Amino acid sequence: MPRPVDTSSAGRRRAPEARPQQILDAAFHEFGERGLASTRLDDIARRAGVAKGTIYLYFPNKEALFEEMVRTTLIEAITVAEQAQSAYENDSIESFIRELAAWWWKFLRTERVTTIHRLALAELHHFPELMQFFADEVIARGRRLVAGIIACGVERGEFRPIDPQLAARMYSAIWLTHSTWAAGRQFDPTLGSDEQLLAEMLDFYLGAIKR
Amino acid sequence: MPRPVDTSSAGRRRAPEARPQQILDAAFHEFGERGLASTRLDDIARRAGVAKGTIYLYFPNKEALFEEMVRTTLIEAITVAEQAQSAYENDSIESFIRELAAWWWKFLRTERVTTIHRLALAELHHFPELMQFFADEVIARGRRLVAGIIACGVERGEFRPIDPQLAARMYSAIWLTHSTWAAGRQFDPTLGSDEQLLAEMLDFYLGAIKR
Amino acid sequence: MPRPVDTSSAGRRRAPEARPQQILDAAFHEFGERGLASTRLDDIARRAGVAKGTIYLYFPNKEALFEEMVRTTLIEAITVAEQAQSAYENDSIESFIRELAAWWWKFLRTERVTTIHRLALAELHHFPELMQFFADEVIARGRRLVAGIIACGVERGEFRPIDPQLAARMYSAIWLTHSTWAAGRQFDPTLGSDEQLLAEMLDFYLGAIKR
Amino acid sequence: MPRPVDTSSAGRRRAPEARPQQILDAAFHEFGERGLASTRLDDIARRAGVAKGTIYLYFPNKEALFEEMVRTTLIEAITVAEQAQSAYENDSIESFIRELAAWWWKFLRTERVTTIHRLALAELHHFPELMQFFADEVIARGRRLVAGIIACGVERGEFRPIDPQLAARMYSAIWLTHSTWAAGRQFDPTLGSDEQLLAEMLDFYLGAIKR
DNA sequence: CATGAATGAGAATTCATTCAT
DNA sequence: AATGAATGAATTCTCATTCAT
Repeated sequence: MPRPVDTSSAGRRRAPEARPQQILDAAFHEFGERGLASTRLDDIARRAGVAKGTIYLYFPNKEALFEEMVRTTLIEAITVAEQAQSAYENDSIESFIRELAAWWWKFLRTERVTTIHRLALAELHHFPELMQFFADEVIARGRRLVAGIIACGVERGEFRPIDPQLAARMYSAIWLTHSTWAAGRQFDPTLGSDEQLLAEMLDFYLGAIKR
Repeated sequence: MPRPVDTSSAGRRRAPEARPQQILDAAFHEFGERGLASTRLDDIARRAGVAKGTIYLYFPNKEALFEEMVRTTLIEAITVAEQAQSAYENDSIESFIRELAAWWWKFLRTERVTTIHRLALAELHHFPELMQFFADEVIARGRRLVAGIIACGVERGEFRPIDPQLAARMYSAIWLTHSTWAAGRQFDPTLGSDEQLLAEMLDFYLGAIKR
Repeated sequence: MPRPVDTSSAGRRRAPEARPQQILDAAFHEFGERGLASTRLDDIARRAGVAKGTIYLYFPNKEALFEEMVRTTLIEAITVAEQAQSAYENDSIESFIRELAAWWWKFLRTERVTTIHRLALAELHHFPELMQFFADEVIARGRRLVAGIIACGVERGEFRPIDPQLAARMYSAIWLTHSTWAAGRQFDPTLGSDEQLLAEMLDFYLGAIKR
Repeated sequence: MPRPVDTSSAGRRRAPEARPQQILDAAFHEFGERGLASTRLDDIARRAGVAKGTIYLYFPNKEALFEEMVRTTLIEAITVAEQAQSAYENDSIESFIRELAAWWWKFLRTERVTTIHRLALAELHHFPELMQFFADEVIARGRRLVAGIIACGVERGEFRPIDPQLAARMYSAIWLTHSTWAAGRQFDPTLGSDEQLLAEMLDFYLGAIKR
């Protein structure tokens, strides 16, 4: 039986309702830095400023913590996608795509998304439902959004008669990969700035689908 | 003429010079299945048909084993790239790109490469020199090869005046991403067969660069 | 006239003076099911319908709770013994022993006593004063009672001149062991019903001491 | 990944085939002293003079260790019973019972058996198959042996026509309980020496079954 | 009185690494 | 060269106990 401990310092009960988020934030940081397997709960606890046991009050185990962390971030991604969709204005399709692409690119280059992207690539593999969730709610949804826009452009005669699904896939492929590369710029000095990359991608992509 | 050696069975003490490769093969299998952290040296030893201690005769530790495993696979990738380059024939550039793309796509869809790709995405992060090696010897080199071909096509007037480096990057982005997706087809049932995907990629890509 | 209080439901804040008993009852149930070490205070609290901290208002720690629980049950045992003693009537000694034995047997087969017996055997070891208390106030006292009766029977010439202390010990040995066995009847299908067992014990025991 | 450790001292590989028994002996001691739940594997390892991990080379977990320990002791008990049976000589039944009882009593008063007896009473509960094993191979078997002897005595007219099974049960009850009590003599100073107790039990028991 | 969130010492279990044989 | 028994640091998860509210 554990012996009583002096816990008089370190004020307890600071904003208890913030605890889960506090822990998730810490987890985000640590997982992002070391990956799932090498991150110790101790580290997360220390960074969150809580005791190790506290984590278990809110998450049944390490993996659940990871899952929740990913889930909330993915949900943020969906939210952004939806806002982008609803911001749709009646302009030329090309200019809309440019706008959307810029938005999306900025989002992808966010630290949080960079982290989650790497984690997802690395570990989502071991979490089939999360993977499915990601595939359905983020990838498919985003693709549907882009496909809708492309279809519209094709209809209007702005773009050549390309399969919108295919075009959407190419869009994802280009943007996602460049995001990864941009995150590891140190390893590839030939890469231009984020703005340049965006311009290049837009150029290439629009060139491929415009009439 | 040297006789081929049977390394398939866990034959003891036969062909001692094959030991390292035997171990690497086993490591490949196990790492590919469980990732770096969750793979136990015991498993690798068992699969390689050697004792755990034997691994340490050839590799100083688990990570070195992983590094070596990745390194040899990457070198295989380079070799393939070089063969592709040397297979260069005096045909139309488009047809050469089609040929190269098919070759490359087939290689990417190889189990070994699928595995290494996933591992690389997941863990290369922790091995900066490996990452650099990968960036320099595989990515850059492959890109140079493609860029050279594109430049040639531009020169000949087959392609529009696009930056060859950029075009090469797009090429990689599209092929690599599709390879990842194709490996997780279960999560995205809208994806066509490998052949269809290849055709679609070629269509899109050539459409973007052809005059 | 005081109104009875409903403590069956987990009613909050009602009948605060019943709190300790409420907790002890819960402890009884949980300790009986899982033993001392594997019972979590959380479980006891939940079953008692109080918060975990509340337990500490009444008991300084888990072991004290266990002690108190055992103590009260043992005291109940003493009380029963005393009632038996005071119920002493001027009949034949044999018939009195039969009556007492039946009473005692019924008490031993009680769930509460079965539980306490198992717990005592298992853990009393670690609580020397409890063990002493048990030895003095239950075993010795019960033995004295039986010895007195036997002595009386010997005096009257009903029984053969046996050492009353010894006879009392044999009495305890037989009844206690059979109680344990009866509690684990599943493991010994040759055992008869409780009534049969009682009859057999009485037969054997009286046969051993009667003239 | 754990760091390498200096293990140059503390000679490894001392009599490797003795390891399991060495560990079991240590487990015996520690479990006997503290019970299953409160015994730490660390303690067992320390007492066995091996590292904690070594235990896991031979036993999958703590409970398996306990089981094996109990099992081997119970098997020892069976062996003793069998030897007793085979030592059966053609003398008077009473003298044989006296001999057997003495033997059995000595065995029961053994430290190893005292320990196992307490443990069994305390924890066997949580190990149904062990309990069944105990019931079948020790209790039932011993009982059968005794019952056979009693039956023989009844046949010969040495004993009164008592049910041999019942008599065997009473025999067990008396001997086992007295063994427990003798082990806790400190709590009951009225108890005589082991020899006295044996004589008393024999007296009482034979008095109950003799003609 | 009562609560229950927070604590952190512990304990079981794992596994990379060593080294006597 | 090869073995595999042995090691023990490291890590996850548990739960008795405390204390601010």
